Amino acid sequence: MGSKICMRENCAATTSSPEWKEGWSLKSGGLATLCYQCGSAYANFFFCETFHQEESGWRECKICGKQIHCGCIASKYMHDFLDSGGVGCIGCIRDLETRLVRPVQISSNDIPNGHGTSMVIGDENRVDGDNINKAKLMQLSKSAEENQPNYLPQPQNGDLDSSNGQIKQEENMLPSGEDGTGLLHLSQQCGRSSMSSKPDRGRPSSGIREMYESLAQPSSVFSYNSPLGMTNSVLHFPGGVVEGREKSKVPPMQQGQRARHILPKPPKSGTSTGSQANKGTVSHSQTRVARPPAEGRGRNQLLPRYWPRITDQELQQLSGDLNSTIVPLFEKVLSASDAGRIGRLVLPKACAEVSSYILFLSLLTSLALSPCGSETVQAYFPPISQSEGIPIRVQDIKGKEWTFQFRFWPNNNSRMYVLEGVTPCIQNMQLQAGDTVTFSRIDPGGKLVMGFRRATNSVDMQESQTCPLSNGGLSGETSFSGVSESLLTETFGWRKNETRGGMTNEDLLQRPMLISEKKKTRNIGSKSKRLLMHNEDAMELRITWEDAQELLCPPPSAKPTIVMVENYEFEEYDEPPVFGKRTIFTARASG
DNA sequence: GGGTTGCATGTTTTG
DNA sequence: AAAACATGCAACCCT
Repeated sequence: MGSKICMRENCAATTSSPEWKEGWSLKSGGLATLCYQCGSAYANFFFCETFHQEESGWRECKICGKQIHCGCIASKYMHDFLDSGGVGCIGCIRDLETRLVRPVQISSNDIPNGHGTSMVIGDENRVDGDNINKAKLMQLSKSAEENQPNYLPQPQNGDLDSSNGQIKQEENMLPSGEDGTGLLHLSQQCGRSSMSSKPDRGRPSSGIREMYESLAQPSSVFSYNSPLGMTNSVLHFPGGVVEGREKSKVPPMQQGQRARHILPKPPKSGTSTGSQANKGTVSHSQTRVARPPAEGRGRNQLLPRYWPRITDQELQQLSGDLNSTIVPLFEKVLSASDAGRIGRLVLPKACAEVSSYILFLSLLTSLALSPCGSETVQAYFPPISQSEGIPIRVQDIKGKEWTFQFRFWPNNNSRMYVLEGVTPCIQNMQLQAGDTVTFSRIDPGGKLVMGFRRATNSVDMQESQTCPLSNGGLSGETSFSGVSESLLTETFGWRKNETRGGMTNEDLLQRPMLISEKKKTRNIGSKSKRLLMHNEDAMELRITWEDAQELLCPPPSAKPTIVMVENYEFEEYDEPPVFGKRTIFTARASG
């Protein structure tokens, strides 16, 4: 470590770096050695923005408008030249090419005012123009230059509103390089767009970019208190066509990230959804992009729905404020049983287990298998061989430490991994089914980061719940409290004989409350339906304690006995209360 | 009697 | 079809 020198020009950090990272490929073979700071910027795709933002060589992707730095080794593989001139993000180019390769038609019935042509979507629901072919790709890039945005259906033409035209966000991010890292890298870079602080970069006046932008409004978004704004211009089309299966059935919040791609119900007046939209707390400029995990086996195998969706700016800010790097690992939408009273959070297998294939690869490449080494093939949790598993300690936003039992049990010929004892933590964070927990790691140190995001539709109601948590967080957390990617975890500091069950000292005090709440969180719904209550529906059922009290009226005839408890007056009735809403009497002027 | 644990089973998703 | 996952449920444990 001591003899290394950072290969970023003008950096040349030597022994000062706590950790060394790998950068770009060198002509001489191998990878560039970067100090921690530079390596982190490279790994998180803001190398150019960070280190030579003011240098010349920035150009605009003709397709998405993202600023690309063309004069730098770090961005060398991140752009390509268009036949018609100009440059494009590799991600954009590949994406368009991909759609040419896999067109599938859907009925024109699906597209009101579809001009008699069928919308062409990818076989995985990509939105495309009218039978785009290779020639049109050429035109496409031309049109971008000429600002003629008509090769892809516009929302107003194809009525490509929220009921049509969705693209799987993940698809755009899928790696297509041999090792799955090439495009992955590039796609993320593409998704970074205006992370650059230069405000007017990456803003093509019109053209294809507008089309994408017009389509890229999130169908369902998470709200962030954070005022941070950023643009991810990655080509995704949330809010559009729901994929075939989803068109006919829209299981609320059930299928992980998919739920977010599903067209939300029309906002009810006064509901959070509507107000959310009005507030614009999450705009296009804060589009959440699924990131393949930056490293580890998840990069190769983790299902896209578990890809963390922290925004670049959140990442950058977190990394900066904490003077460290946050490596998003995975996230999971809580199922009813995850959030239920059993206190078992089912972990995606790919996050918990190193497959034999990966092991094989790691052997081939002589990589050591290490529980938390950042440069190795790894699962996000330490390998366990005993069903009882091991306790792992987690620290939350308040510095509170939780201990979960990471364990598994046999399931068919496989294993099912769970974190046990999460109930106190979940309750502490006031999470419920449909909310998302995120796991990241903080480097250096390899600490796990566990955060959460609340589901969209209950944001308004939950804001009040969130505030105490957010505001009570670490000072560094406050500015991005709503980001919620913020449980800094003391990972893998497991202790063998620690009590299982995610209890902290504070929780021992809270325990009576937790126990009583357990009954409230009992799972509802039958197995056959497996419905997680849609948050919006749930809102209709949720009432505050005050609301509930309003519904309870003393029997009209009963007279209360006044009881003083700690200087508070309580009315005691012999009769049971009457259930009903308080009556409001009104009188007209006429009487 | 109620809670917990360990596993089984049904459903959904993926390839 | 296989794998992954959500949840049901019986056996056991605790109060």
